[in-house]
Amino acid sequence: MKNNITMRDIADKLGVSSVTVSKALNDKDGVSDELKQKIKVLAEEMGYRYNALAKSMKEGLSYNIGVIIPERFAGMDHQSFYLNVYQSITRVLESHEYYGILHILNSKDEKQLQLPRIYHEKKVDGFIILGQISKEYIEKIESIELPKVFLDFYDEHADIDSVVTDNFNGAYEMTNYLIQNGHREIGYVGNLYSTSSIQDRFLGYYKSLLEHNLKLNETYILDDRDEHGSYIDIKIPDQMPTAFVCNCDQVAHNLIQKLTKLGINVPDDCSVVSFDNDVYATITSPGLTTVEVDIEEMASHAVNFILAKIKDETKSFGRVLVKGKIVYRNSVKKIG
Amino acid sequence: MKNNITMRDIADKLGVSSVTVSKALNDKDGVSDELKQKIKVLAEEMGYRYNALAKSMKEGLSYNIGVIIPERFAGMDHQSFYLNVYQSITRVLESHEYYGILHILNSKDEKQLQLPRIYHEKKVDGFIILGQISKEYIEKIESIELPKVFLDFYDEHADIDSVVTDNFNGAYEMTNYLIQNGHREIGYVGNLYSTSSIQDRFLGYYKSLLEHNLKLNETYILDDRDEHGSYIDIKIPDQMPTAFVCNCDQVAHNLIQKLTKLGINVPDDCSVVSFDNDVYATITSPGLTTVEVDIEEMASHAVNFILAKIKDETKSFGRVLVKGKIVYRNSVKKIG
DNA sequence: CTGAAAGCGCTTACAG
DNA sequence: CTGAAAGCGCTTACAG
Repeated sequence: MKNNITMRDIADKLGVSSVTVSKALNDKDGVSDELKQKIKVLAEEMGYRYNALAKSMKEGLSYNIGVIIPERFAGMDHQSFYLNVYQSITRVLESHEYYGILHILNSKDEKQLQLPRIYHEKKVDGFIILGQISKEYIEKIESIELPKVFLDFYDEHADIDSVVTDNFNGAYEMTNYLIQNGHREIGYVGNLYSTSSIQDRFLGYYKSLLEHNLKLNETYILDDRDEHGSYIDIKIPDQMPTAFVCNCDQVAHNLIQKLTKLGINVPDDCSVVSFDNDVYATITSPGLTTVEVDIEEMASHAVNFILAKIKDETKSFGRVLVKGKIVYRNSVKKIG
Repeated sequence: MKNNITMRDIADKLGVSSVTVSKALNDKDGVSDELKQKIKVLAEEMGYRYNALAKSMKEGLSYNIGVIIPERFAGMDHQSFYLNVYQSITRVLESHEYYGILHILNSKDEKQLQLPRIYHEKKVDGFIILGQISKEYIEKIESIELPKVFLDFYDEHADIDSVVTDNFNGAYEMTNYLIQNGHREIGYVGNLYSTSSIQDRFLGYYKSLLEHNLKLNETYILDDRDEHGSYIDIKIPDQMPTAFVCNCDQVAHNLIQKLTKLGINVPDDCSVVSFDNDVYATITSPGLTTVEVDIEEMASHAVNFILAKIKDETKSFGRVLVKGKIVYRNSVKKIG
């Protein structure tokens, strides 16, 4: 490091103390405006760069937040939805003079309950966990003393702060919309034993059926993935409903491809709605009517929570739901 | 910070000095094996966590690398190809006890030549710039004294280290492949004035034509995007070639959708090959024969270069090409 | 308004 | 093999 100008260098040139330089550069009281101005100008001239590390040392804060994404959510398979969320997170963090350090949690570490090195090296002041992790890993994470926030999933334990989309309500409104369009035989696509968001979306769908006095027909509930989360070939029932609620856009895409192959046209023969409004929503033909997850809002909540918890560790927010927004396209047909 | 155990705390409990603890924990010479063992056990017991910040301060290194992605490459539009690269980068960095800090460079900052705050705060020891930035911003980046590596693009200035896919060779081999399959009328899709990778791929395609004594037909060169990089409606020529080389999978996808609408079947009426092997390669029907960019290899090079330059600032690598690999699917038909 | 002193938690010579 | 001293670059009381 050659170009290493410190506050002391500036102080020496001006014949003042480094304390005064510190105050001036941080716009704190205790320096005359005149001197402050002089110092700022000289700092600029000398190409001074603030050393955030020193402040960190003093305060015991790294000003970094670790963002943990399980590797199965970070790959191509999931359309990097989570990477887009990560991007929003870093943007919000930056506006608070914080930075994100991404940690992809690989399956081996998850199984062996290995915490990321950024934890062991005190490189971060807290963790945002983005995407469902195993029960055991949740417990491991809980055991550490740093603030943490779960994003896009939650655990039955009430004492962990989490930010999730309002899956229940979104699916409920989606199903209502189908019913408004005359549909009475409505199926659901998603493995109910896979993730909590699939479950919640299912329950929202179910509530809408109940409210409208419609029977839940079990042959209309289709599996979309196996227990490891890998997508499987969707089995189309002999007896078809007039519409499907899919748990996500990618699955809707898979479903529509499958239906098309069987000569079933969407939306003419069968309507389809889904969740996420990711690339699959527009890539699919017809475009999908879907619930858009409010990524910005979720990221913003998660960041605000974690920063509040760093400042005051007694703060607690519980489970916070972020409402989605229906985006209308052409995958639903009015019938009846 | 309550649970703040330091080396000194361990030292005090054992009646030794913190120097000895430091040596023991870092497996350095100068401590008896016996004592070293004792120290390690106690550290574990006390829940000691190493403070990387202190080391950073001492050495003047943050052990972070800034990864700059222009925002236009980070959004949905580009299918987060770069976010996947970022993921590989962080993985390689972690294996070197380094961490990545992602900075999405927004268009305003790029225009105003605003350097990221992580630079001004000495939060990073170097930069990997991922994705083409403006000439002016390149100059700005060049002016800073930290090591930097350009990834997936390069500049005419020879003195900047960069890692890029071998676009020229990939397109050349792809076109050869089409010719082997009997094609003689081959088009190219991509705005030649947009990015250097589109240009290089075009030139590889052109070289293959030249080598096989095939004429370059200008009406077969189709624009895919405007000067801002936004995709445009592709204009299909009246006189069609029998095959197209597309500059990327997404554009191939757009092209195929367009052709399909016009009743032109791929690959029966027209073959298509492309670049990237991203989601669009498998989402498109038929699956695309395409060149896969070796993300791992590129990330690994970029990281190794930047770390080498941090250790020894005189190190220089120039422009390094990483070969891609053809993935064969069903978008090419043998003819003639 | 200005500054001397102490400290954040390590590591690097150097001395014993 | 072990440790006292100094220093990395700031900031926070506190004194003048």
